Amino acid sequence: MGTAVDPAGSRGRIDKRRAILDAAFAVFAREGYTQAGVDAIAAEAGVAKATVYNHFGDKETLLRRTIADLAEQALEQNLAAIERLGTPGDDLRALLEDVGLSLAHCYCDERSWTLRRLLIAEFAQFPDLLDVIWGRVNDRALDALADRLARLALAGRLRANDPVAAAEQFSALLSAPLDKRTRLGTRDVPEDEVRAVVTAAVATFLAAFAP
Amino acid sequence: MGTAVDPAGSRGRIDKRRAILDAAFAVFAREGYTQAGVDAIAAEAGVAKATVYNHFGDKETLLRRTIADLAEQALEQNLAAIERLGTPGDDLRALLEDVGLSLAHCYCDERSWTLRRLLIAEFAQFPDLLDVIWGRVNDRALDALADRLARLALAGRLRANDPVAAAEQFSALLSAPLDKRTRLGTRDVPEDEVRAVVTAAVATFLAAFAP
Amino acid sequence: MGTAVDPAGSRGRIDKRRAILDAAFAVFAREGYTQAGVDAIAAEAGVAKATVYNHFGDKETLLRRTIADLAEQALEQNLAAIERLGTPGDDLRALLEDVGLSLAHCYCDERSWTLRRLLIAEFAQFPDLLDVIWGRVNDRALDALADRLARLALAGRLRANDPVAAAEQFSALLSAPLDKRTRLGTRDVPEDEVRAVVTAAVATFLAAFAP
Amino acid sequence: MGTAVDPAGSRGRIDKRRAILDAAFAVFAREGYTQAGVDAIAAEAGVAKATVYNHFGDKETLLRRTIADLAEQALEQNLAAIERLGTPGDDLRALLEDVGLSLAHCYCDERSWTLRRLLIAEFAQFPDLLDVIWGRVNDRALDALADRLARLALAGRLRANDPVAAAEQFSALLSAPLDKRTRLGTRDVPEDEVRAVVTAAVATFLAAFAP
DNA sequence: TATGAATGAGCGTTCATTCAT
DNA sequence: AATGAATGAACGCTCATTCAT
Repeated sequence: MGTAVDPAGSRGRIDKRRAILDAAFAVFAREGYTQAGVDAIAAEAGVAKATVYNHFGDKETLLRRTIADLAEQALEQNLAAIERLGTPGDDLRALLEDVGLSLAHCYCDERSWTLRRLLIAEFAQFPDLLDVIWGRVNDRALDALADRLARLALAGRLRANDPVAAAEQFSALLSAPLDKRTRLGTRDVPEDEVRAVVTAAVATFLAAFAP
Repeated sequence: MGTAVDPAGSRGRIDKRRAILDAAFAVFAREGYTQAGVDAIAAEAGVAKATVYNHFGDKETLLRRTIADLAEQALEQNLAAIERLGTPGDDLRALLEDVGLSLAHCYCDERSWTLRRLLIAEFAQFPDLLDVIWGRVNDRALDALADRLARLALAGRLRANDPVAAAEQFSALLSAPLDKRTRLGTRDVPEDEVRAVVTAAVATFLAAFAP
Repeated sequence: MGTAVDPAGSRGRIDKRRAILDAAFAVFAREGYTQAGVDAIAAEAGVAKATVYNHFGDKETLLRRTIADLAEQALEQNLAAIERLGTPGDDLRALLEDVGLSLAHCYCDERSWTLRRLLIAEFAQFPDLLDVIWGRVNDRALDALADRLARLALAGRLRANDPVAAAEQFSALLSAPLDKRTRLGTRDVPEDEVRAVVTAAVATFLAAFAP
Repeated sequence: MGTAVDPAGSRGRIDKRRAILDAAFAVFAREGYTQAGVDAIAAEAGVAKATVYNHFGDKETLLRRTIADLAEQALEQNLAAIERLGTPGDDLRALLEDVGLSLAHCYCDERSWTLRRLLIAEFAQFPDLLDVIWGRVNDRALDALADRLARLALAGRLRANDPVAAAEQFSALLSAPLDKRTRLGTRDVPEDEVRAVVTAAVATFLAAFAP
């Protein structure tokens, strides 16, 4: 039974759906939700405007699916980076810097910035997005980080009575300086600078939480 | 007798301008720039739509003036708080916590959040806003903070070879946790919690930079 | 039977386009270009305002297409009348009167007057209309007339060394008196009066150009 | 009693009124009535917009006064030219050519063209203008011309049983070719060409009406 | 009288959405 | 399932006109 059957059959549908989601991401990222026209999204996806409506019903739903898409990917990447804290070697500083660098890259990713921009710009119109998305991504990633830090504390590698607060500060020392350095995601920052931010963040973090 | 003259003359102009700016702030904050209608702004200001255009020319200019207004106030408040670092007493920790609390209040202020929201939401459409506003506010406040920290270092009260980095981290330890706690400014945070964030921030900061 | 198929399919587009053009003619004629509202045109055509924009893009384009439409029809009618000068019989005066009467009717036609009114009223705003339309219609009709007169001269039926000048004067003797009689197209002129103008024009023309 | 009194007194009022009328002519000529803004007229006149309303009440009245102004001047010039037919010398052709040239210049005058453009463009909105102005100018000028031609006929210098028709045709042979040559007043025509038109008009006229 | 400010009605245009094919 | 055409509700902006000084 050859898998090559179905030339442009139900595969084409899925491809169109994917194309629309990608186009929506691109256009929303470029122009923002309100400014983006469904026309433009359809054009970028290479389909008719009505097809967008056949697949997603209305513009708001399209935004929600796009954001959910972005959030899922962002969470996945964050969790993958944080997980590595579960297998610490001898050099804790090096490990924290390694994980910190990964998190910094997650944070600076274009999709990650688009996600935050869309959320911040539109939560006045769709307040539930904040709870659903921010809760499912930021909070869960922070939770995972706190979990790992708690284990390290138990193992005597850190001195953190409040692992949630520690996670919060670790994250803060990474994200806020990157906000400034990337001018809210509008320009690329050379890798050296990212590394410097990470090194400084880990240094301060360890000064406060090393046993 | 005497002061009651000019019950609406020549003050009326200024008052209307002020009313429009305030209304613009309110409506932009509530609905975002693109979604906000000039109709709604005029209504909220209690003037005719055309009056808005007489004063500001077009919607974009109104946004720019509104943002400039917010930025000016935000900068002023931040600088006032930071200035207090110039007269340190014996208890550095207490001083840092005091200033940190003021900065936290600045950061949590509704106008401050609106400013950031508008910038983040609209910089795709008006890229220069980032440089003009973000540069004039965030960077200058950070500079002022770095200046004060440098003096403290010279006075032997801190150990900060790189005062800019120290300022960046002090600010990061305040703002990022508040982002999370206020859910991007969408809910009030009890004063205790703010204090806790400040205390933790100062603790970590001093752990890293106390001499 | 069989022709009743497609009661609104693919003809509907063309019909709507036609309806909009006709409505535009009517409203432009009634109110002039600037005064005419696209609302009114859409209403007169029985379509939504946006449909007008789907078909013509903007109001200016709608004016241009309307004018081009009128010009094409006017040129066609004029050329048809002039062509008859190519097959002269014995009675040249009768032929000239016949053709002159046709030209007079062309000139007095409502669409013809609207065309001139729109051109004269709007060429300040759209200067190219004069060249494009006036050139393609008036000049070509005058050329055709001059051609015919030249042939008649060659055949010895007229004495016209300068057929262009002769055509110009023939046309002048028709149009200018009709301008006055119809008060610039604002009132109908009884057929007798038109005939009188034509007779007088031909008389003067022949007095000057009969061999 | 010195006339030099009243420095900028009631004299200034009159000057402002004149300035507004001149500005109205200029702006109406340039942009047409509907398109012209009262703002623009006030600016061109160097007065405040409200001053225009103080003097003329509304835009329509301003148009009427402007048109009446133009019409009066046009009539005066036409009558002055026609009057010269009252004192014919020996050479009738030369006299007709001389008067014809004057009339041609009247016809080609910028103010004359503006008058016709405004009338043609706006008579749909203000139908009475046609009767009031066209009647008072064109008809009276044509009447005066017919009068002179009638006298010439009585004196045996012309053969015109119907002087009105003769006047109509004389005028037609001048105006219609000039319409074409000046492209409806949009370009200057060299004096030679005007003379050629006049010469040809007089030639045809005399061919038809010389005794 | 002359003005600067304010206004309300209206206009050209866009856009999310629906319908018939 | 996919499309092209059509729609109605807004929206940003303008303009003739009025009012208070």
